[in-house]
Amino acid sequence: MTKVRTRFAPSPTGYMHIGNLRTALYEYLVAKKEEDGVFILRIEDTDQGRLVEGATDIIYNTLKQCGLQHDEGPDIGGNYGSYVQSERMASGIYKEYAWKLVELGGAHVCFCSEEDIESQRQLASAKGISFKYDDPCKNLSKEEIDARIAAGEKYVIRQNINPEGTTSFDDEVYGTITVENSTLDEQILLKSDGFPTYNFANVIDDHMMDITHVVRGNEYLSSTPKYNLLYDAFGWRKPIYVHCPPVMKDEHHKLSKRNGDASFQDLVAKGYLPQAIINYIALLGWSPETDQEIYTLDELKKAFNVKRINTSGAIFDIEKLKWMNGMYLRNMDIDAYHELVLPYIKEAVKSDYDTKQIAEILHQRVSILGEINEMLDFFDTYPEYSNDLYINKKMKTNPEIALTSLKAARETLANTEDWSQANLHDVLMNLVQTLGIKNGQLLFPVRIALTGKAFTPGGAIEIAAILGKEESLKRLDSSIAQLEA
RNA sequence: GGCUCGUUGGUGAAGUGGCUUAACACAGCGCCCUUUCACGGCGUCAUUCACGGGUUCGAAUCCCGUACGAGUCACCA
Repeated sequence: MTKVRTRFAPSPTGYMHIGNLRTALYEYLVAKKEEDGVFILRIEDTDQGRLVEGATDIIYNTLKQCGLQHDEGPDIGGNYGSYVQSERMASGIYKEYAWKLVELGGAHVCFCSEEDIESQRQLASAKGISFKYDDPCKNLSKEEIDARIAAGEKYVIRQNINPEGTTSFDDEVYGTITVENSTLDEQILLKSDGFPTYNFANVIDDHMMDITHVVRGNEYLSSTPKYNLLYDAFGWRKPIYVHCPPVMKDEHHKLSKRNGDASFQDLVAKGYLPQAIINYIALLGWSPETDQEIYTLDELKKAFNVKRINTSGAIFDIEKLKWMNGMYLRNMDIDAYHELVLPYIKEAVKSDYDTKQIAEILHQRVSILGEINEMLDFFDTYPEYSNDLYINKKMKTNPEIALTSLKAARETLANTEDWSQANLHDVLMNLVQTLGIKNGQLLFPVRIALTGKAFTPGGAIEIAAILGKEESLKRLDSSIAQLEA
């Protein structure tokens, strides 16, 4: 049994989008499901016009953040280098293989002009008939070809496809797919500038790198027969294909960078955790055998199975990701959580409060780190608020009750020295007893008075403990004055 | 237009001929818990699997057709 080898082959053209990341994930999982599987990173940078500065680093960083560590790649090397397509091209391998294919009868030289073919194509499409180029150069003699090339004429190398019969292949996800050879285009393999086309370079690279499983989007489903014909012409072993359904933005559109749809880094910037994103997208288009939904990468390696990849597109649902992210956040131990949210707390709260205590009140309430700033705004800025906030039917409070409760609380708290949360709890609960009212009739107004907000992370006692005695009393006084006015 | 693929609830989906009067999860709704919001708990949410035929004692599951959707048909990747 040969080792499983998969490859992630992105073009460094900007941010990493979700569909791309999911493909990388599946490629990683297919390899890592096996003990000795190898996951390779290959950079496809032959389209110089589309290159974006720094994009390669984004790819490295994203894989690192997600834990999808590759075993071979431009940055770490390996026995199948180079792992950068432009460098491979410089060595002339594609041209070499293209000519080899001509010798083997799998391709031919073509001198036809691009404009000429294009106009024929336009004509056909105007008439509404399907177009397939029937290349007259196929009949050129070897002598003529040599002479024209020697004369400096531009040429391309085109694949030869026998229009008789059918070609089929077995896809791990979609099953057996068969197409009529007559519908297959004799695609260009080597361009007139000597560069390989993507399709050709892919086949050559995958073969040279011993890729055993090709995992990619299902947009390649219909061109796969052409790839296979190439492998056959060379006499090479074909890889196992795993075509994945698309990740959709809505019913009709794929998630794409063009539409400004969220990229991995956008999500991270908003406060989603890489592990949660990975966990969520694993479930977009694949389902495990059990009901388990929360998976570590290691658990995913064990549970993953290409046979359970779906065939229809899956809509990316940010709501479910949000829930899952919240699960990850809530399941963290408090120290790790504190460390994680510290930058967000520091950003939201400049005053000198205990960040550990703030982290504690946030812990079970935050789904996305980006929400933190707004949740904590009342610490630095005591907002203007309406006395209507004191009206709460369920708590049985209103401004009148609030005024009484606040005055009593203010007096009691003024005499309280031990400002620990535990003691504040005891003191205020005793006060509830003494006053003979419901918990909410005291604590609800106090919380509003301390924060000026209808919704806050944490209740009256927790917030009072964080604010400290001086600030708490100040806010109570201000609220009492507002109620008496 | 040709070819390829797809179609289970608002979303992700389980389901591969009887255990399904369709699991689980998110969202929604309702209730409970509760010092707000959240968290947590409970309940509810497809009599029906795009539609129409057929096979079968029996179909979401097999076959055929129709509709709709997506992908692909570049000297782009």
